[in-house]
Amino acid sequence: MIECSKCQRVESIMKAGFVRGKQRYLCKDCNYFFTLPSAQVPTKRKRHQTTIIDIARELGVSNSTVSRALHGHPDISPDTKKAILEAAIQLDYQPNQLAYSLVKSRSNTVGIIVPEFLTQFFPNVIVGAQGVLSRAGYHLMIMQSDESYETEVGNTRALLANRVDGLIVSMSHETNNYEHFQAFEKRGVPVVYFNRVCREIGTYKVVVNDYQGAFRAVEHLIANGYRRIAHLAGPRNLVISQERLRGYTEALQKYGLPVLPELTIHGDLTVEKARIYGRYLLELDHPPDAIFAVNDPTAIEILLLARAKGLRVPEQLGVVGFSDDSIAMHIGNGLTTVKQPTNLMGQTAAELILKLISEDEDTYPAETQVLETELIIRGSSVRGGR
Amino acid sequence: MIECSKCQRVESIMKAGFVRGKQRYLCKDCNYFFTLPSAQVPTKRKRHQTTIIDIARELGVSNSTVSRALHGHPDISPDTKKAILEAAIQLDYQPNQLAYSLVKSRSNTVGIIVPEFLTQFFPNVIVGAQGVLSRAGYHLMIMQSDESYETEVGNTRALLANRVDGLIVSMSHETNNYEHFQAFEKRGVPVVYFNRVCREIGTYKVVVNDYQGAFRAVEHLIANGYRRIAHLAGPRNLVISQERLRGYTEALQKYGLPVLPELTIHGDLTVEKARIYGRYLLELDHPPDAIFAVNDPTAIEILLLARAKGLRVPEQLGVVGFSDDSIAMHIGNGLTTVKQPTNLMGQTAAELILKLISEDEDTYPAETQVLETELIIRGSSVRGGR
DNA sequence: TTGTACGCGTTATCAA
DNA sequence: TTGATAACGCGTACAA
Repeated sequence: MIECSKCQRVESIMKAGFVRGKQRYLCKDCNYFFTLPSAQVPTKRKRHQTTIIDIARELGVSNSTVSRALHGHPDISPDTKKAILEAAIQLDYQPNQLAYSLVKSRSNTVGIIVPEFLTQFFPNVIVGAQGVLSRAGYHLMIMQSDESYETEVGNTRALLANRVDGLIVSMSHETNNYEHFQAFEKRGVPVVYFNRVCREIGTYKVVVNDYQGAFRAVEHLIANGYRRIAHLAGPRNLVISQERLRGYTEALQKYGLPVLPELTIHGDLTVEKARIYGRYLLELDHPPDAIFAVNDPTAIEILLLARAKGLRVPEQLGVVGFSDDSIAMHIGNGLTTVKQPTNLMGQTAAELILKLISEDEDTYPAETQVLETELIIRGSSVRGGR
Repeated sequence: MIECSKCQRVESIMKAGFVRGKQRYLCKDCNYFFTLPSAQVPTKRKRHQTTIIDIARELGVSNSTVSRALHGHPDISPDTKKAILEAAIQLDYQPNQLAYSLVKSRSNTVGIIVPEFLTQFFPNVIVGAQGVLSRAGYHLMIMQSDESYETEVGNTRALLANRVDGLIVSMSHETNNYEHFQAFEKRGVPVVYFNRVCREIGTYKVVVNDYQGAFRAVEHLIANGYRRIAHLAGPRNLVISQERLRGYTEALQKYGLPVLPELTIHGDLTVEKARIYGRYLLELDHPPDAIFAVNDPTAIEILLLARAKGLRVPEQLGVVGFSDDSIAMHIGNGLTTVKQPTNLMGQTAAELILKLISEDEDTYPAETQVLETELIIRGSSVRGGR
């Protein structure tokens, strides 16, 4: 059937893999590999995307020349370059980033893992990071852990397998083990932690000044005459919870108010828990006259509970949240809250990771960038003077 | 300096590239390639991730055997398999997805392009899609076009370069040219359009019944006694705008109300435009008594404008939005709105793309999945009877 | 200025 | 059951 293109024999022909979608043959006699011209090859194995080799063949030059032309290397004659670029367009060439990454061992991609997508906070951070990265020619591979440690580990594995050049991460609230992050650093892939950071690991972090934000929020409540201020806190293992709790505590202390253990309850940042613990607080024999909540969804849940119980805000109950979600402005007479610079946080993390990627050595000094918060005062906490 | 490992000569040695980060040499005499044992190689060119070849060498087997062991191929002895798996763990082996994708010409990744990230809508869709895809072993590469045609084209190019196996997309409102999407179909990469689809292109779409949602919303306003109902519409080129407008128009017609051109204004879905056009409507000599807005942010802007002008909602002005953003429940006495099954939309799109990927041929029938909406009635549109 | 010949890490085919 | 070796698409050191 098939005859050798060199010696014309038929009996010594055997199949020998595929070349660019076409069957390749080997003549055992003359030890000659060959493929048949396309007219003779009806069996199109799989669709083939045009590669630099296709361009090279089209123009009768070598693939290195094509590669040089496409990348604007200096040593190339203007004519061949022009011809190659035209052929590339004409053949609808699209570079294969996978092959590129493989040979350069660099993917031009950074990964980001966030715990959730449903509040405004993380999407805003992502938008900030995205802008900086894409301007620098990097892509962002976004993963969400869904507040699950398991999923987070899976995410890190996927990013590692895809050879991201860097990782930006805010941990799930379940996370107590950090091996999956250390795997990156072990491989020389820089990691920037933001927002949900922990003390045990990480040389590069971007956070807001949670302590000060919380301190000012509680100070503000005190200034507005609230004296029995409760705190709906976050999970104990998160630094943001700890710092906000510290701000709450020290503000009370500064103004000589007692720090009552029964007025601090640790939730898990979900609305469901907020409802349960909020109700508990409001139904105490001696209920608080204000609540400082660890985040806005929690604070909003408190507002709804208060409304359901007929409690007047801010007269009978003051409420302050944390984050300035877009709802905060609109709910009731407005929710007082500690605004975080979300977009800036993403930008900062992205800039930091870019620096770490470009530094060949790990000589970049450890760094924790602390961004400032802003207290946004609205209707939920302002009643007359003291 | 360097002597041939075979003939011990020195003069005929030349460098011949690198093997796994180590200098490789060629002895011109005996035509023998070799590398030096690691002790003799101080120059660690670049950090090296452990590969199947490392495992193979460690155990003295071939890389094919290692590959088979790692992928649970049948033809392998339990002993070697066990040894390989242990070595893999011990050497901290992480598979290289890039190399895998290159050889399989399949990335196990689908791309998704959304116009923005700042309303809840798209993040919700993404969460839905993410769940389905990750359960099927696929990753999601998320890009946002920022409502810019330019950026959208860039996004498609990036996804194409990364050889995604499929694309899920909701178009920017600037998009009027569809070549960048056709590029996918030309390469046999399936595309599923959702939400912001267009009539000119696309065989697979997932949308909600915008027409019916709008129709019911306006019908509801009419039932509540509103007679001069305006519509703050979306960009003319988007099908969602057209369909919602059609629902608005036909509902008015059904109940014998005049369709007044001056009461329909096309915006661009931004809050800024909503404010301008909303103000215009409310300051007409003969202003509307109700406004049906193309989305929730727009509707909320109307509510705020009304509040600023001292207009009572719903008595003097009825308002209905579209989407049921999480704010809608909380603002004022609640915003009546047409709820879209966002999560389901993501799931549906993901399931569809998975089907299209697995079907070898393009034999899958064209399909537009229409999901149903639900009218959520709240305080902004209910005043006594008719 | 251009071409040759690898290597990047993996899978698949075929021979042993 | 295992081992060689081509192939995926591209960049590049070195030779020509």
